[in-house]
Order: sequence, then C-alpha cells, then structure tokens
Amino acid sequence: MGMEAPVKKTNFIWDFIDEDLETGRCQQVLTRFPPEPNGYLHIGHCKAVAANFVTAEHYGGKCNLRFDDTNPEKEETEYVDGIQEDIRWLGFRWNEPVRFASEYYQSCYDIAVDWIRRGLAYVDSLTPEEVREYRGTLTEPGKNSPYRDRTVAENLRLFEEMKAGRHEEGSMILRMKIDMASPNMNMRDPAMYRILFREHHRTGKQWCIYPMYDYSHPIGDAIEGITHSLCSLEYEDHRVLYNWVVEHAKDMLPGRPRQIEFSRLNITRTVMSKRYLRMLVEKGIVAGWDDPRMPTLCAMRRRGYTPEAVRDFIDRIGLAKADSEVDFALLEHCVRNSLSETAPRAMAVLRPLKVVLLNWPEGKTDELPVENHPGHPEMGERTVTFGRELYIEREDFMEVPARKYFRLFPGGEVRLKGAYIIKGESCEKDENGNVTCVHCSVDLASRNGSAGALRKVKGTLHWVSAAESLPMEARVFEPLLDEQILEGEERRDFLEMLNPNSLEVCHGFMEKSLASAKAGDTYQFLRMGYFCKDKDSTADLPVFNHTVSLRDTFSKVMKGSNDD
RNA sequence: UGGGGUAUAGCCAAGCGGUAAGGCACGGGACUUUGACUCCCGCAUCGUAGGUUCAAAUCCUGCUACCCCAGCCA
Repeated sequence: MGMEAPVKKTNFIWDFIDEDLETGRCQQVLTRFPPEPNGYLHIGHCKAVAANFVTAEHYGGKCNLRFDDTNPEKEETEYVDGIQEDIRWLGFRWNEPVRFASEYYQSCYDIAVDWIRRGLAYVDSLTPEEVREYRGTLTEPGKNSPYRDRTVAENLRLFEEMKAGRHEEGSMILRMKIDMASPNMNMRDPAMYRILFREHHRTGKQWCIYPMYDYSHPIGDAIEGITHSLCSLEYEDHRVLYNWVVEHAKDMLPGRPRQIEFSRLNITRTVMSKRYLRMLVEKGIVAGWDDPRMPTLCAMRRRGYTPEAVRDFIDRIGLAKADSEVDFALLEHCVRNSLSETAPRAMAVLRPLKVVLLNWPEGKTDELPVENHPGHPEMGERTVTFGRELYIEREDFMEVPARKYFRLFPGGEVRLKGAYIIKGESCEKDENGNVTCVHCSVDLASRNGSAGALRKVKGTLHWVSAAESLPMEARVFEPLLDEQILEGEERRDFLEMLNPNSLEVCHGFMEKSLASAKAGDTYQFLRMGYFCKDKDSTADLPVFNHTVSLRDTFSKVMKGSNDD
C-alpha cells in the first residue's frame, strides 16, 4: 500500500540477451560487477551494480563480484571489504566466491607468452614519451615502434626478464601487435603489461609486472564464463579490442563473453567522481568516506537512506545509452516513499522558540497519548508530556503574520499536535528585535480526544515540553540552490557542493521517548522531514542526521504572499 | 579534417511503420490534528531539412548539437 504499481520495465540490453538466448549464442546468463578497490561505492556505481545483478536475476542467472585489482598503486583491502558490505546492503547476492583479477595473473602471463610465440605481442623499449609520440593523434595514424619486429626468442627472453624484475619501471612494456594506423586509438598496439615494483594487497611481492585493464578484463570475463559484460559507455571504443583479446585467447579459455555498454549515472548537484571524493577524504575536507555530505553508499546509509529507496531509484531511471543527468528530486522522492510507511513519527523542535501558556497552572503537567504513525495503529502510541512552558519551531510564529499564514501569531489560534489548542497573545523580544518568547493562552477544554478538540483550527504545530524534553543536535544538509552553483570547472562545482555552509547544525529539543532511539533508527519529525540517529551520538547529545525533507509548499506560499 | 556513440516534455524514459506509456518536477482542485501524506485533473507531434509510404518518432538521405577516445589508469 502506498507504493506505485510495479511497471514492467525492459531495456535494450535485455533485447540483445534475448537474441543471444534464442540463437543459442549462450545457454544461460552470467554477468559480473568489477569494481576497482580504490574507494568506496557511490550512488553512481549502483547503476552498474544493478544493471549486472538485476539482469542476471531476470534471466535466472548469477552475477559474479570480481575486484579489478590490476593496479597495486592505489588499491587497498579496506575498500574490498567496504564494497562487499555496500553490495550486501543493497540486497544483492553475488555468485560466491568473491573473485579477484589478481587470481588470474598466471593465466594472463601464460596467454601473453603464447601470444609472443604466435607473434601477437612484443616487448617495446620505447620510453613512455616515445610511446605517446609513436601512437599518433586522433586524426593522424601512428607509426610502428622500432622494437615491433623483435624475434620471438628475444621477446620471450625480455618478457621473462621483465617478470624476473631485471628491468626498471618504465623501461619496457609488453604490447599487443595490432595496427598502429587504426582509426580506433585503442587498437594501436595497446599495452598488456607494465613493470611496477609495488606490493600488491593480495599477491604481495610475487609479481612486478601487472596486466592492463584492456588485457586482463576480457580474460577475467572469459575465465569465469561471463556471458554478458555490462559496462558504461566510455568502454564502447574498447569493445573491438575486447573482442580481439577474447578471440585470440579462445584456445586457452572457455568463455566467449559479450560486452554491452550503457550510459553512466549523473545526478544534479552531485559529483560522481571517485577521484574527487577521494581527494576530499584525503585532504580532510570531509570526515571520511561516510561523511553524511558524501554521495557514497556508506554515507547515505548513515543518513538513513534505505536500500529499497536506492534500488527503487535505480529502477526508475532506466537503462539506456543517452547521456543524462537525473534530477536529485527523484532520489529524494524515492527515499520519502520508502520511509513514509515505516518511519515512526516523533516530535522534535530543531530551532526552538519558547512558548509560555499564561493560563496553565505552574507545575502542572498532562501526559498525552500520541500515535506513532497515523496510518498504522499497530505501531502503537507513546506518551508526551505537556506543560506550561513549551518549545515550538521559530518559523511557526510571526509577530506580524503574512497573508495566508496559518500558524501562530498574536490573536491567532493553532492546534498543538496531539494536545491542546492555543492562542497567541503577545511576545517578548531582545534588543535586536528578535522574538525570544511567545505568550499564549490555552483552551483547557480542547484536550486531544475530548469534544472540545473537535473544532477546526487552521494550523497544527509540533512542539515539545521545555521541562520534559531532551537536548539534541540535528544536522541539516541544506540542498544548494541552483544559482549557488557556478558554471565552470568541475572542481569548483565539486567543492561548492560539499561546502561546509551546506551543513547546518541545529541545537534543538526532542521528546523524551526518543531517548531510546538506536543508531540507524529513522523518524519523521513531522513537517521537518526524516532524521536518522547518528552512529556517533552520545547519550548526552544525541545527533540526528537529516535524511530528506518533506515537500515544502509553505515557503512558496510565503514567497507569493510577500509579492502581493 | 579520424574513429566510436547519442538526440522523444524542465529531468529521466517507453516506443521497433498504424496515428506519442510511465515516473520525477510543475500547475489546479479535494481531503487533512502539521501547508505533509493520500486522491483527482492538467501538462510533447518526437534535434533539423528533405524523401519513401495510404500512413513515419519509427525506413532512407543530408545537416546540426552534444558525449567518449591520443595512461606504462580502470
């Protein structure tokens, strides 16, 4: 209930697979998700994760999880653990065991030797700069390296020496012998192996030559029997090379994988670049990969996003080949949609303003039962304490009401959620003219549940008892307005997105029942939106991270009324 | 002036020769113990110019715009 009817969705990739199944090109479907363990997964990765896992699921097949760890310079075990946790959190189960491209180093080596023997690969001693010069440009063909025609024996010897660590980093590489004049840059004798005297997080010092992506990836796919290798658009030009590698290694490998590309995910006002996210963490601009301002899965989890919401989002954006930038509002919608059914309602005042009820007896309290969820009575109710002094939201009082303002103002009546109806009488102000306290009268006959509570009052406010509530900290992440984002360099956009100003720390008060909230619990603070209890909360000062706001038509009304 | 891709509403996205799905956003209305939620209603001739056809977003041709490729990264 409350969920939209599931729409039968399909996509162009499934059309290809249907065809492969019909023509007998493959009998079952096995996909793979191949992250490089050099950072945590962010929302953008979810599209690739889902594309591979959901496709496999759709065909009753499996999806492998393979860490593409062919570059020891930037990969760490911390990330392989974090990535697995993120994928599990999303609810996907990979085809055990977890694989590593590094497990195939020996196979890659054997195939490389085979290729040298067959004249398909050679050791090049050009310097990196020379390699670049020889490669030509986008519009001019490259030219053959003078080392391209070394004898098989010499290539074999040199490659063996590379492996044995007898040559320096950068002094030589093993390249495929394809076509230096190809209009496709990727086919101009791509590198297969480079020398790197670096300790690998899994193979240690066993190897000092490491295979390149274009070489190891298709081999890994073929070894595992992957039928469909779904990746993003930037690999489109690599497909010919991918097929070339598979074709020439087919006698030594079982599979004939097919690569299909789709467009990657972009979201408005969100940087989807692992490189930049990494920079933020390393420079200490954010507290870590799970800093709530980050677009990583671990950060979203900390803010209370649910895996269902993220999956629903990925499901709704579709899978196609057109470059696109999805509106962040869609993600927020999915989060609200997911949370609205399950998150208990609670009262907390983020930016407090004191209210004194002049006709409420000093010292008297009233214990009021309040439902935990308006749509789900089975979620029970709790008790909130009412008293003479309360806190309401600052924005819920205006000394001079704007047009159509139906919250509290002198002479106006509002209902306090689950309690009584009160009427504004007067207010106190400081030397700067800021309202510091509101004096009200309360309609004693309007207690919730009584006959006197039945009358209509335009506004209803959330509140908390000044004496019985507990202090809390709410971290609100204000979405940046579009106009705040300057056009220009990617870097500037990026830094602005995570500008500390986008984080507002509110010192407010919460109802007592929230004292038992556990880290990860998410509540709807009524109109203020959803908040998730932070993992770093202490009993003294519980911290709630803002998850997502409710739609705010109020601010539009206010804006409109000022124009009158 | 090379190669590979993509163009359907503000943002995504179905559509595969028979007369433009759906979602988000937006606008209007109903309801409401939070101006939320929920519920109704509204919202496109398909980048462009031609051609083929009884019929074109779908086929053909020519333009235009945008994205990716010159790592010993992935």
